[in-house]
Amino acid sequence: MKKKVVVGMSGGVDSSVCAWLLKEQGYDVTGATMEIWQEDKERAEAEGGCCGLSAVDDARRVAECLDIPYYVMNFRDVFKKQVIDRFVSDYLKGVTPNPCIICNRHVKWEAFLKRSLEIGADFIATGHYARVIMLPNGRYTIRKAKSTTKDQSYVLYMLTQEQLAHTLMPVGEFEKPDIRKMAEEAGLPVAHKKDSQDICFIEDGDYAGFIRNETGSTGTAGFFKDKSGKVLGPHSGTAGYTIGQRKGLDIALGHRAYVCDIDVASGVVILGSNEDLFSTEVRVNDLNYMGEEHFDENTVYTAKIRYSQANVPCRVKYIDDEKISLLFEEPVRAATPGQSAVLYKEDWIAGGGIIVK
RNA sequence: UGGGCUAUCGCCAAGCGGUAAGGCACAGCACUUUGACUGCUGCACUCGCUGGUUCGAAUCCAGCUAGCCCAG
Repeated sequence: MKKKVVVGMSGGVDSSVCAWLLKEQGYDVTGATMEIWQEDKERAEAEGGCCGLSAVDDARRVAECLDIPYYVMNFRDVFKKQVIDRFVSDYLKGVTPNPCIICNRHVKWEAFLKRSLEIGADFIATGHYARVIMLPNGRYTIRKAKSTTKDQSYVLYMLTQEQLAHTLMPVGEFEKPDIRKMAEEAGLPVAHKKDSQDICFIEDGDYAGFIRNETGSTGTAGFFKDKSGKVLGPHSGTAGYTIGQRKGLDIALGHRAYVCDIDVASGVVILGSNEDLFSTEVRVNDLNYMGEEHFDENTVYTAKIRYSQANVPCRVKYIDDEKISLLFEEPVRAATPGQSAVLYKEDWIAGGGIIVK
């Protein structure tokens, strides 16, 4: 009896090839597209986002091409509640969320996995550049993709053992060019589709505008100040900023200025130099253990503090059972509350959590 | 109202008679399944206004206007 897998198809190249690969490997493949944010009426142009507008049309064409069953699953409610609402409220609280991580956890690996299991699937699969493996200790974990430049393991660190037991990610074994080549050879209609990027539900990239539309606010209005407390000028609301940010401050100080701190209560945004952003200790909570059941304080891990940042060596120090402190040998730049810190051992994820300070 | 100083891109700021540096900001692109960072490109046919001197002025002269400082 073939194992049944439901592939989350975004309409992009990666998830399309994912479905093709699994079919080649002998699985009973079903395709499904998660509708999460777009309005039914909108649908035409636009491409941005992993789950954009043309998603359903393209995914359906690929499914037909592969001759597999195809469904559209509606997860708008859960997406709105878990991802968008939290995204907005986090920004208003002065922290910088990573919605992709939240979406993976609550939408793709809870709602989508649950529904897939309900229709008889053994696994779900996605086109992520990462690999699911089982370690000698019997635990599942995510291993970095073969392609170091496309690796997406970072956004998957919070998956549970149970979820990983039902997950396949065949794309992680290949380089991007290989994926495109396979798409071409398989005759998939999306072989040359542009890669998706940026937050899918904010098409124009105007975060502040999106938050204002959702809540009528862009955070506390107030002033930019330097470390000594000197007022540098007014800003448009604390929700418009993240630690380490330089672009968009719209204030000319004669030298490059970066956001060093955000105080929602007072509306003060502290600006400083790039050097002011480095620290050697980062507090992390909301822990999720993946390859290990518990971190070892005597082991040197490598941590990734922000997407698209290099891994840096560090040690773990427990503050209590639910909070840890990462101690870096070399200072790391712009540790930002709300972002995730992911700990790796070799090339697999030991665990991770949310940065609080 | 007398005396002095200053007026150059959104901000700061070079220039001192030879045909407008630079920094910041901003925009676009690249990179990127988070607005981080970073890189590349662009950004005053014009120098408060009006005249004058000169082959030629943002640079010299005069007047005007505005702002600042000192005196009242």
